[in-house]
Amino acid sequence: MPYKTEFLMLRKRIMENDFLRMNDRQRQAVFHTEGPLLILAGAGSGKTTVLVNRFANIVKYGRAYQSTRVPMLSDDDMNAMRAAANGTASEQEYSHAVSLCAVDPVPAWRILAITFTNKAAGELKERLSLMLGSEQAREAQASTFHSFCAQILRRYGDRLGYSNRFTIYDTDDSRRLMKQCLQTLNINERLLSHKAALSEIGRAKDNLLSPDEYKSQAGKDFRLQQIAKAYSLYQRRLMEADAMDFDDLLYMTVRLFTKEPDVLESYQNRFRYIMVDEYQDTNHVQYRFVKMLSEGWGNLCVVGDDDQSIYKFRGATIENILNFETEFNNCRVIRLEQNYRSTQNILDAANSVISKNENRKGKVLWTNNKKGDKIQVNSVINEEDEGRFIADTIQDGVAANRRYSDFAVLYRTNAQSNAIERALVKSGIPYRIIGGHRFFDNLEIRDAMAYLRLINNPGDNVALRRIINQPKRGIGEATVDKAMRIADGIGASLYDVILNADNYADISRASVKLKHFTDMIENLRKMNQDKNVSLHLLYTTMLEITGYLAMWEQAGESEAGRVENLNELASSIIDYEKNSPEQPDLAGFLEETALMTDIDNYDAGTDSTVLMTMHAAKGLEFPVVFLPGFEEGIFPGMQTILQPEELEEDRRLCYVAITRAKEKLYIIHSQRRMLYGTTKRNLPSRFLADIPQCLKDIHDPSFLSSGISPSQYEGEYYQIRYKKPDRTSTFNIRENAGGGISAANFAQKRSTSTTTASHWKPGDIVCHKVFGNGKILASSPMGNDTLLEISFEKVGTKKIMANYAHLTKA
DNA sequence: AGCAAAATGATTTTT
DNA sequence: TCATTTTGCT
Repeated sequence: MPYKTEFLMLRKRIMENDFLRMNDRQRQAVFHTEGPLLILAGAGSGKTTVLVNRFANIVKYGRAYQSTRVPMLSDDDMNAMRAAANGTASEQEYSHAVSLCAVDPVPAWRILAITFTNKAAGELKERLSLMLGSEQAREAQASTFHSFCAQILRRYGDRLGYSNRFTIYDTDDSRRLMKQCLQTLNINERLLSHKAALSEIGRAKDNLLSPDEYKSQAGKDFRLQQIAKAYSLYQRRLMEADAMDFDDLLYMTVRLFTKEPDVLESYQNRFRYIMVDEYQDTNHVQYRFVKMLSEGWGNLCVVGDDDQSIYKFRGATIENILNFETEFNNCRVIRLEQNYRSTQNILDAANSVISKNENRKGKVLWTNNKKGDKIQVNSVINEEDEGRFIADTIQDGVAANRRYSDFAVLYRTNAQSNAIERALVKSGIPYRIIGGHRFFDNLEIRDAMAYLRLINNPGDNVALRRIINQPKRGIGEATVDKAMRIADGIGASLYDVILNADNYADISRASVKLKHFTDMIENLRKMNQDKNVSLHLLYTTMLEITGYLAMWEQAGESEAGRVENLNELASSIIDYEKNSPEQPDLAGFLEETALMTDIDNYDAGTDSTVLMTMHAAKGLEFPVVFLPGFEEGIFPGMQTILQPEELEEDRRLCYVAITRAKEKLYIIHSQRRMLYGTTKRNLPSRFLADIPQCLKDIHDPSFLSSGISPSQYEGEYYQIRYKKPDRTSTFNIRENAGGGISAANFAQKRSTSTTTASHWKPGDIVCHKVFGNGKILASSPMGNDTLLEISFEKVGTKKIMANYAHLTKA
């Protein structure tokens, strides 16, 4: 045999031996390193294992498996190869053989692995460090979309007009800011809720539309025009506050890449291989981001499962994964369909449910595991009965040698947890609820964080407004609103305005109080500059001198938890100081917490049953799973029943839920259920009917769950049941009685105010509420508004936005 | 400015 | 039903 052929053969054998624990398909995915690759990884098919091994393969062997390149070889070399292939090599020989095999191996820092959660990124790093050693793993760029983008923007954000210490606004901050914007714009929340505005703006950012682009797309549609105005103001205020919201992190990064090709190029060059986890959950910007980055080397590997796409409501588009093959030429597709988790019966049930969906790639899971028990379907009388059934079953299981932690209860909505919790408490079953509200969402923690954010970035208006009167300092909303208007007028931050409150007639009445507040903050800011002051000292001092801690301490026994939480935050600051890889500072701490969630610290260690939503359970597995609330109107939910696309999403969610179970699955539906104060009677879920009879073991005193044909779920029966007019009509009455401005009225109001704005001309003498009389020197249109330069009699020349200054002709 | 009473409106939520 | 937000009043 010519040595070249033998070498190639030996190389394959050595590499394959190195990844023996995987099945054929998994190994194909590991070795296919060049070009675009789509891995369709079914539930429980060892996706993370593949990702980690693929990473290791690239570091160790590079593109060797797909290459026919052969190095110059001596006899000693060939002997080492043979020994390595036969498993008889010494350690030295083996590593020599590996180095002969490798073709362009790549250091870990040239590989990018993107996940959605910190938890997934952490897991990946952990498993990489087991495989490659901690040094290599530390270098690896394994991060979430958001943290990776934040990293890029901290470096190059100045090119978009942000500082390198910009603040990251979370959803709550965004909501507050949007509310303020709508108020400024005089947009009634009834006509455009802050929620609707934000979700529309989120969609705009997802489509890479700037406020101006959005505006020109809006055309004459009144509502869209309102949204365009809100978008442009919202974005302006974010920029003035040196802040970005979650969507901005991606949107701005893609804009940066477009605007500054050298930046894009440097990242393209760096990352020779890119892997994206949970690709079915990506949205449009994320797709663009990944596509741009991968255009350098073209080595993009995405892993996902179209059947587990359950985050459409957050902007995920299943099309990204469905169209991957057509978007990326010469794409290789590998399906991982062998499941290592569940029994055959559970998989069959999952397969039969998901097969009812139209919009999917198609995949059939199989397993070598045994058939196992049938799916147990239980009908109960009400939610109390449901809880009792779960509790009893867990106790029976524990009596038969199961652990509490073997059981999980997965529900559709958080509201369902109450009844179950009560039952578990009654039976003395230890349990934990995952999700719900997070530590960092607690009011007192958010307040404390707002103080820290303000110290870090005094331009952070949202933080400032949050705590300026917390504890009560006699600074009311009216004062803050006035100050905000002044700030808008002169293009300064709210903080700057109250810092010089004396200078503004409108708020001078409160100037002593405001001065007291800013003095406090200024002192804290000085402390923060001082390198000898540790972060936790800054924090505890802040709690002291602001009186924030004292406020809760005086609030009595019922608020003791808040004081505890504030102390807990101190320990997490100390934790950060201990573990921070760099010099710990305030900005670093805020960065870390902004992108952190504490669903991350679910540990399977303690022996308690877990309760969580089906969404939160994605990626987890449990020996025994309960799925309560399998009823029409709950799951699928009322809103989804009439929308085919939504229904498909709920069906995918059902698939995710079923495939969490390893051994035993209980599905429960209740005849009656108390929801939002009224008792409803719901039919069993159509998803139950999707599971073939032969897989079900039905425990049902009545006839209801024993196989209803899908046709019975459509039509009038439901119209009557769910569209009963009581609530709807009262809602209408309420709205009419509410005294809101009619759409026509509202339109008129707006248009008059905007037209007057443009009427101001240089030379006009005007009166400003704050600054008094003055003469307009110049006027220039800016966005939707007009920038006026006015020479005031009392305060000199100021630049003012016409729409926000309440000017009158003098 | 600050409080109590009344109204409102409710999936899911990786960042 | 229940938590949050707006309102109406002092």
